[in-house]
Amino acid sequence: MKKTTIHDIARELDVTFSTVARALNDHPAISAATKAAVLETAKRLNYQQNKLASSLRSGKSHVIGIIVPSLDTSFFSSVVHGMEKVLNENGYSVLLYQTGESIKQEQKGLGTFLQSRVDGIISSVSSESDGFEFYSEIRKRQVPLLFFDRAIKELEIPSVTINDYKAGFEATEHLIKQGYTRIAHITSEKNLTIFNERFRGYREALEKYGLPFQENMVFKGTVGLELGQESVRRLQAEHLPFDAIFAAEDYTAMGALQQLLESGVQVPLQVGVIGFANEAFGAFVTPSLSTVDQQTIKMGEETARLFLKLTANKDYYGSTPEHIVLDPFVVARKSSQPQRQG
Amino acid sequence: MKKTTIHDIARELDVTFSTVARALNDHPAISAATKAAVLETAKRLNYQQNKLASSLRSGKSHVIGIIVPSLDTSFFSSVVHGMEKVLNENGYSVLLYQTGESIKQEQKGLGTFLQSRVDGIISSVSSESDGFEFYSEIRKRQVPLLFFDRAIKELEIPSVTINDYKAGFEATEHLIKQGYTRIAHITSEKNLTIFNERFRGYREALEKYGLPFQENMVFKGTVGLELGQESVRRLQAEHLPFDAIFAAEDYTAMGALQQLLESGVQVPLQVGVIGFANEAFGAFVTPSLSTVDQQTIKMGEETARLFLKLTANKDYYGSTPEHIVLDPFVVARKSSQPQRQG
DNA sequence: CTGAAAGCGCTAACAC
DNA sequence: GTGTTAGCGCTTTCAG
Repeated sequence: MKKTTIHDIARELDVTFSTVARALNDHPAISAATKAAVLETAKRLNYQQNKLASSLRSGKSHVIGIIVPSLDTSFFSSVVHGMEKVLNENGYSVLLYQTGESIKQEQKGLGTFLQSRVDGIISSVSSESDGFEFYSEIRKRQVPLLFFDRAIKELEIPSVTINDYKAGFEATEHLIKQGYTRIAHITSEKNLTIFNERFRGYREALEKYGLPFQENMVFKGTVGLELGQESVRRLQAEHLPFDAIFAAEDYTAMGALQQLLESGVQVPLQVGVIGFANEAFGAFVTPSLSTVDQQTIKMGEETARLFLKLTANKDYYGSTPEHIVLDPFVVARKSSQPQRQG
Repeated sequence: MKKTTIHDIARELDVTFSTVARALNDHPAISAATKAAVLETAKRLNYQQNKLASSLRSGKSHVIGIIVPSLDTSFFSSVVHGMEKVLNENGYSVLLYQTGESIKQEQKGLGTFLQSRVDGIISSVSSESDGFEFYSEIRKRQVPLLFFDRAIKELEIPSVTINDYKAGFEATEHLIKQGYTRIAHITSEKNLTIFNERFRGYREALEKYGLPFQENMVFKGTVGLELGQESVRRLQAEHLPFDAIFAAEDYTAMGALQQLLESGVQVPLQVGVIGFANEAFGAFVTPSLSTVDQQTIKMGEETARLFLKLTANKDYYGSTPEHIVLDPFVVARKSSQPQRQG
């Protein structure tokens, strides 16, 4: 069964294919009668426009490429959820690419997007130390590019991020206001701005409230359950006095919480814990885990909307790039509020 | 900056563009020397093949469309994660479409995929009562189609699902073997095979062990925390004797668990609870939540691999459709094991 | 081993 | 209001 084209419709109606094309695109200079006839025939013949041909000719694909480290993370899948929804509502399709935090994959993905002639690229970079040239290449080709969550500051590219500094500051401040004074921090060993900024917020909050910052109260590694557990074990083994933990990621906080409870430490009475990301489990564990919400779906929607807004004017790279910074907020639950526990 | 094409490369090297095309595609009948020259020039001119043109001409887009209800669900995002990974490794790009469980969206997505001339469609249907014709349309057009998790049995389409019947049976059997005898079931009101099958497993397990099935021990609604809470409240209000709950979804189980604990019921001592899906939070709550694992990533990978295998032979719809049924397994944690709690 | 030529299905400028 | 024409950038026979 051969696919039907505008030529088939034209033949049926004894008009030229360009008339059909116009009718299908609701061109003003086509009589209502022909339009109706064309539409009817198109439906009857099960016509489906060939977007490849249309895109090739017009230079617009109505596809936008999204690059994320991994969908197996509630943060990114949630953001992509928000983006796809908004983009879809506005007539765009989404090409998806996961990098697995690998620069190689990231470059491959960008290459594929370029070849597919996407109308734009929305990306959360894998690492910020490397891979500059590839993104500047995108820019040179005038393909609209937008960063979300993780941006490359050195490039003049619009972005939607959250204020990780503020988030780190407020998480730490929250602990301090609850009466905790010896606060450890657990973060990623990767050189990512998001983690660096949370860390900076932590330090400055300590400073603001006159608490000493100690290098040996900071633990770095691959974020996750194990890192949290191990960090607590090290704190205990080294007999470092501490009464609170701010982990830059929820699973890490959970690992710390588990290790604390296992070793008989009372949370939040003896030690307070706060995490980061507002993963679903935090509300359900005992004691419930305080955390910082990143407004993932909103971030996805905002990102998509900014993209749509920017691509609406002609030259995407004409004006200074717009940066939207979302405000995260502390979700105070039991793990960090001793007085709420009685 | 005009995009460079094979004509540009051809001009530079004083050969015809078809020679360039062949060299780029590593055609056997091209001398090593020309190939090298072409490759070098291509790199120098920052050439990126135009896939739109290539796909239009060749009839293969190397894009496959994936339809899911929503990415804001750990189940689907995890499955998509697995699929994208495998497809990507095999040279395919992924077009993503979320339906939000709406048939309209689903049809729109399928339409877009058809227009984009995807090389195949992998879908988890929104609802099984409706929307048949659209999928048979895909089939009529000979576009490879594969269902995962939620399939339409009436259509002769390959699929990858899990054995929900067995899952429901084993979850219930697990509770029975732990000594529970009055087991309530909470499930979706939607007419989806996955839920119907879990329900059937529940009933047959009761029967096998000689326990009575009671209609009033089954609660239906929109799965989620609230449904779980409300179901327990109704059980208590109506003074129905019960000592265990099998919820067909983890958040629902969590809601039930919360309501039980809140009303002073001891879990698992007085009432046992088991959920479904192995969401991340289950391992962390107190008592930890027993559940059924669906092997999401494996499902994604298996789905992608089956697709690749099936598209490898010429006529996708030539032979009887292959159905892969994955075996789920019970993850027994504390919420369903009274003797483990002392 | 390379060239010539046709055409995938559409858009859009130019006619009348 | 509709027809004519020229491509978009590539793949793919058919020649030689």
